[in-house]
Amino acid sequence: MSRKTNTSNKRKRVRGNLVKRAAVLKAAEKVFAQRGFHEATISEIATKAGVSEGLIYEYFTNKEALLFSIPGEKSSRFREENLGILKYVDGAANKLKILIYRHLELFELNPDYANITVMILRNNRNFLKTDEYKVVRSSAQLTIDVIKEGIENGEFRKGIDPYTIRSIIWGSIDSAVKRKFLYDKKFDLLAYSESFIDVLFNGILANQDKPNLNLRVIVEHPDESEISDIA
Amino acid sequence: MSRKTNTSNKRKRVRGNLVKRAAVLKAAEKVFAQRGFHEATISEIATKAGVSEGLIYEYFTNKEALLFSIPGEKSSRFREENLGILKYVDGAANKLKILIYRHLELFELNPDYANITVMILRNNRNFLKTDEYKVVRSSAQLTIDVIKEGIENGEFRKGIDPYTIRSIIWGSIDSAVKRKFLYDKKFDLLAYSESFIDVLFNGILANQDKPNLNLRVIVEHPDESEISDIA
Amino acid sequence: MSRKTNTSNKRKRVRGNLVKRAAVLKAAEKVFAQRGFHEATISEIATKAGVSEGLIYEYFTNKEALLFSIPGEKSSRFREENLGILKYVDGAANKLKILIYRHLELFELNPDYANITVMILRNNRNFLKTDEYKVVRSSAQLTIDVIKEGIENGEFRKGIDPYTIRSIIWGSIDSAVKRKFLYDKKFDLLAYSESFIDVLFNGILANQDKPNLNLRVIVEHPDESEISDIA
Amino acid sequence: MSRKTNTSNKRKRVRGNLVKRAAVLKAAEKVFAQRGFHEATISEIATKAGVSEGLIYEYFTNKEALLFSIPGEKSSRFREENLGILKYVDGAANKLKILIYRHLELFELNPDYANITVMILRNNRNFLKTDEYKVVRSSAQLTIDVIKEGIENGEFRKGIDPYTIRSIIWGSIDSAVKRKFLYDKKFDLLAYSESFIDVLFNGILANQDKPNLNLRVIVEHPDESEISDIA
DNA sequence: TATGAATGAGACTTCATTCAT
DNA sequence: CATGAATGAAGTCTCATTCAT
Repeated sequence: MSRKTNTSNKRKRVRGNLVKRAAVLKAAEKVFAQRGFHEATISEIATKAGVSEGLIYEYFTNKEALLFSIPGEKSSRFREENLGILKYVDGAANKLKILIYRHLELFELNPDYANITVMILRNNRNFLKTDEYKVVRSSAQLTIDVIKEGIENGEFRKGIDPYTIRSIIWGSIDSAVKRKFLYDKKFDLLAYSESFIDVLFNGILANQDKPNLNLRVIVEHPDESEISDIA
Repeated sequence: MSRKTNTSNKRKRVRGNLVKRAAVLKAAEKVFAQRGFHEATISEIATKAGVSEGLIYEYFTNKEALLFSIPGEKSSRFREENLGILKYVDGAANKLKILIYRHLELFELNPDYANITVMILRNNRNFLKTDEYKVVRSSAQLTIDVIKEGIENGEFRKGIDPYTIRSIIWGSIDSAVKRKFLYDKKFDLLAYSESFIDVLFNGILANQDKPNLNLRVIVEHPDESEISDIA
Repeated sequence: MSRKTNTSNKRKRVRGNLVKRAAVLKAAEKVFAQRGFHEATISEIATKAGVSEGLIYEYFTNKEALLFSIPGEKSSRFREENLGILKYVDGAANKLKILIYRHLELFELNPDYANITVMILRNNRNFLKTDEYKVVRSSAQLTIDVIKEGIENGEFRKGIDPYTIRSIIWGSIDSAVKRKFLYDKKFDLLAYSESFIDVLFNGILANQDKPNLNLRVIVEHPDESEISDIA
Repeated sequence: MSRKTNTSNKRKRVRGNLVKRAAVLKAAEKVFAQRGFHEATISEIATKAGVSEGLIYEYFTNKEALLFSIPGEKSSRFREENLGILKYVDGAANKLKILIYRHLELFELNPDYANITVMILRNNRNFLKTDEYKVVRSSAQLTIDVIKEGIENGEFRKGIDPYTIRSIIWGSIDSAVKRKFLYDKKFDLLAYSESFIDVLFNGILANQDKPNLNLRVIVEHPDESEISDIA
């Protein structure tokens, strides 16, 4: 960061030319996604935005602040839409499926946004201190709430830890996105959502052991430890 | 100029002082983990290794090559040990559990290595071209093989996609590791492995949709907690 | 790393402050001439130009490009002036004399330029790929054309090879310039031009084979010293 | 030069393994010719010579001293052979032709030597302070002596300046050699010698103007300056 | 004698950031 | 509001030269 001492007594133009500000953000999104944070240059962003380098610093404190501003309203709009949708959905399982689907859809529809989120922001400690990050937090909280709801109403198993679940969900999604970008794969995130949801909801173990289990339990009085091994 | 054009006249210490080379790698691991790739400086690595900056370039082509050399034998030893262990394990489920556990244990025991792997290498396209990466690939292949084995022998459900599973496993682990580093959490990866394996194997859904199970409950009066363990 | 990989995101001041650009070129000319290419440092050039090191790279891609930019308009102006002058000169011999004289005069009047041209650029393969070099080529072609003209109109001997002649001319001039710089001689290039032209035009052999000349000497009793002056 | 302070209290191994010393020189000749002085590395020379880098500094003070040692006995042997040959040759013209031919032959037969001499040493002021350079000087003196001899015995024209002649000869040869190396031309230096000698000896002017000159002088008492213009 | 590991000075180059206009 | 020229800190990397072994 700070090549020069960042005196930080900025004005942070609140009004200003909103159009140009948006152009800068759009250009930045493209360039950061294409090059990564360190490889991206303000110069290229300025050129692509049709704006001078200096002007960028009227709108954003520095390069990192510009990066952090990219998720912006996209994130919060995403969250609000989710809230709106969930109101009309019954059942935690359905809600969770929708959240997952929406998440993947968001990334599928906004590849640059996905790239920046997953490849850059997700590795940046400073982002955690940001206001932008709060939106992410609340989106995450939403997921937690849904999971808890499912546990409480019996849709989901009692023992599971909501935070583990969320970590799995987000981690898996990130992993899929990363694969898509690193390998330049024409990876269909939406298609992925189905098989992912299937595994998340049902696990990978085959069910044939469940009827057997009944039998076995009845006839053989199986040793408990064996069972837990299988599980 | 001539600093750049580097047709062929390199030196590249072939044998050299293995001790110092190791010291450099160790220092690099620490510094890269602490600062990230771009924020780390050769100067700091050299100082920490008790070595001149120049010497680093006797052992490693450049900063990135140094980074890529860090996983080194740790990765391949890890993989070989896994192979050795799996030979004595029966059942794909058991094997997969072990792989997951070992993976998390590796990261728990080697936080710097984990940091570099998850936070840096996982985002670097150039790493994919590396020989080091081949080891990662083969470790990944091992996981795929085990999953396929489980599907074939009926332990795992027929419909699941091995690659989806692996993506979930690695993504979830990465996600956990990331949380640990980003939030400076004293996050116990090993503890996490249990709840993660539970979800991965059994899913999150409660068993109301599995009539067989109900039957069993009726007949045997099984303890609920046990069921949730199994499911 | 990223310092090297320089895919496309350059800035390269197109217009910029022409005054400073010129100052850099002037300083570079002095420093390169004084120290040679490798011994010259950007730092010294920047200081002498009253400019920061960084700014130099706004105007010139790198050190070598800066070097190659020095001949610049001096070379092309020189060539154009030559073309202008030659239009008013009759006879290939006269034209060739003028070209030689002008060449030496150019070097006499611009010692740093001469130094760089003869001592540095003339040994640099990369310079041959330059646009600047094209000007040199066309100046060289001009010489060839004049020589050919002289052969065709009978002023010059039939058998001579224009390229040999040009090679002699340029080589001799370079050699003289080199002597001047290597020995720090107050060598008068213009004075040299006379004796060089004499030899080039008349050769070194005495005129025993040219009876006519003898005749002149006999009839007019010319003062010996005068003759040698003329010759 | 001097990367490190050159304490210069060397032993300069006079005896030592002459074979290895020669191997170093041979390798240096190749590498310097191929890469140029600054682009050549001691490391590559050492490798090519089958010797350690350190050993090179037992034989030669530093990189530049190594460079300066390359001409070595080749130059002095060349000069001595010339002396031997000239003894059996009558006439300064013949002698000069032989010197020119021999010079070009030397370069034709020893391209690396030629390259180093013309492209590197000829631009290096420090070389002038060398003992090796004295051999060059005396070779040059030989040429001067022959030219003077020719002037005195009437073979060459009275007015010509021996130093101008020598400058032309050496400059032209250098120019031819340079062309050969810069353009990678399969330039036949020996063939060049013929046309060069022709021009040097006979000049380029056609002879028809000589009778005219006589006439004009006799009849018109021409103004001296005009004559010199023509000549 | 010979090695080659180690040094370290220093060169080039990049680019975020500022500020005069 | 806007520009973009200018800065300068900082970083990577090279390689001649030394010296302990």
